[in-house]
Amino acid sequence: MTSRTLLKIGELAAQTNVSRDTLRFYEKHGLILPSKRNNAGYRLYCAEDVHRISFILSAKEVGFTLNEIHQLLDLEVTKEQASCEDVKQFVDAKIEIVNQRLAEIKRVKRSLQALSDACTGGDAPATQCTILEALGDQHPQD
Amino acid sequence: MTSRTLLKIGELAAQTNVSRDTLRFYEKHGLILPSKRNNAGYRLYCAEDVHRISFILSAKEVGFTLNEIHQLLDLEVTKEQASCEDVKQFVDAKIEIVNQRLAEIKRVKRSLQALSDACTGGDAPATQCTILEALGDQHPQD
DNA sequence: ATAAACCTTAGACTGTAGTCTAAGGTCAAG
DNA sequence: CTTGACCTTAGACTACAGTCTAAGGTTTAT
Repeated sequence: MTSRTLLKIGELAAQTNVSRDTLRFYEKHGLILPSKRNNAGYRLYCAEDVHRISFILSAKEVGFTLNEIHQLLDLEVTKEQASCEDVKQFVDAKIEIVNQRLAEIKRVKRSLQALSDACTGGDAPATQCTILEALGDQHPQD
Repeated sequence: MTSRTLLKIGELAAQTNVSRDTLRFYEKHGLILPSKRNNAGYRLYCAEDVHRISFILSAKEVGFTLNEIHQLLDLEVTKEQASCEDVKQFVDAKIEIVNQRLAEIKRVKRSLQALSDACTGGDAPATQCTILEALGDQHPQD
């Protein structure tokens, strides 16, 4: 066993829960590159690629586009090559976005929660079961 | 002034920062319906529609599709008509999704933060400026 | 009364993120 | 030595969420 656990595309797909097609699609868009190919041309991925895909999925849920994720992942290329200031600025801007997203998601969660709470009564027909009304109690400072 | 501040589409667009086209698009998909039309066929919106659009935008940022948002907004239709249990179950399921999204976004934020912190040094060429390495310190319990 | 700024519709077009198909090569098991 | 499960490519197709265009009607200001 000379190759320490290189994964074929189907195996990486199984471990990350994305389709083979999607992995090829990500490759086409520069998000991931298999470590090597075997003689038959099969893609061979290393174990860390599982984390790479996992990061892509997380970042996607945050609302970053594949293009933005590409940039984030590409920061590793800049490594040892330029001062870190550019990287830091870029990343800090992304953190800003994440913080905004976080605030927004909390806002929606609170209004969903208010709606759910208003419904706690059980089988009584609630008089004000709407998100907008729940939200109304809830966005005093715009 | 008989109509208490009814908004034409361009006015609603200006107040909510979405385009007229998008407002018509949302209408076509059942997300919003103008209170009435004037003689010329112009859409006339009421003041609360600003909040409706604002909710749609928030929910979109959370990652809900327009279809899901439609369902959330439609919960008001169910009002006074059935026991609130169905509504509550539906909303609680959405809250579950929001919580997951929240966890995911925090995870990404932590790794971006770790990356930014690693870059704090200034102009020194950082030795490990990659998200994946930052993430590596960071997802011990998968 | 006419120009600019607004509104209407239907339908074509765009970008993002896949997903599927066709036509074929590879590998392990029986 | 063939069957089935895997892999390859290129390219067509899809869903979602707009965005834009064309052709025309309305309103407001001069």
